[in-house]
Amino acid sequence: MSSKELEVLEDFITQNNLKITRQRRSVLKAFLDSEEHVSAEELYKLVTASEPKVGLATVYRTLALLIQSGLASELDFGDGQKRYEHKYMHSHHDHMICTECGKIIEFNHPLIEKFQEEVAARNGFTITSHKLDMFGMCSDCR
Amino acid sequence: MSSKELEVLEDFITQNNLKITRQRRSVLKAFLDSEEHVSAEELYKLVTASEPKVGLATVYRTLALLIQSGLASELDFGDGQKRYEHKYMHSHHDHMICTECGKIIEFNHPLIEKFQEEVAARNGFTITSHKLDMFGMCSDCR
DNA sequence: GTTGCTGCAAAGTGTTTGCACCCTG
DNA sequence: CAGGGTGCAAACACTTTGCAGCAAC
Repeated sequence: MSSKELEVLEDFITQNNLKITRQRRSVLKAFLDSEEHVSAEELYKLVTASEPKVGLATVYRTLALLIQSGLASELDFGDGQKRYEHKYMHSHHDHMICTECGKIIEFNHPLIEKFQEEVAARNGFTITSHKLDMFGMCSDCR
Repeated sequence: MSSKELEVLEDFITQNNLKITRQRRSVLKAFLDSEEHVSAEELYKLVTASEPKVGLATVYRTLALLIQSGLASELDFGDGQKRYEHKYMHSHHDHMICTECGKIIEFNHPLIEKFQEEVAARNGFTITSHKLDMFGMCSDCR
């Protein structure tokens, strides 16, 4: 493993006087190998599959690091647990969540973004981030 | 108090063999008097201001009833607690959340909705609900 | 050898549930 | 007076934190 992402993480770590450890590499690796939109628990299972002694707390702590270093971002679909998605080299998009099978389709519609800016401007509001989630049924479940 | 909402709640209650109690009326009243987007804790404080003995559990249980009866809907801005908004006679809208002062501006843009449908259709996805939250700074905080 | 990192368990947060008593219909 | 409703406290699910030992630099 010698990905671009590992470099980003190592840069962030060294720039902040932190340390590169086996656990951090493991969590990053599992995160990169994972589906988009993993939960902490899922990631924990993935990590412990190859590194049984890693604790759940370390997964959470490393996820925080990934978020700070810009490699991951936090999602909340309102189901009681946070999810994490790849952010590096992965541009902004929104989500369609199938409430039947859990499948998540990502999409981006430039005009929707444009009209968002427009509404915001009309209200004197400056957008720093947004999220659009659509819930429903995917083609397989209909 | 003899609002339309009370009627809706009483209809729902009687149609389901449930009972109208002083606590339920209190929670509904506090909910109707509250700001949009109350959290359970906030609502609990409002209720106990006039009815000190009401428990937090009752607030949660009554909120569930309000949701089932169509008077309230649940929101999640990803800050770790759920919020509840008035739904009766209050049509669909999205939110701009000021991350500085917490102010919430509601808006609705028909074209955004239209393009959402369009993207969904293009992916064979049937939308049952959606939410669009924009985070940033309101005019007062800029 | 410092200083930060880890695993573990304990503490926290927001929400839900079990239970004995209470009250509505 | 029967059955649901309530307050209280305990249980929950997810996440964070304190601490003593451990490992990276």
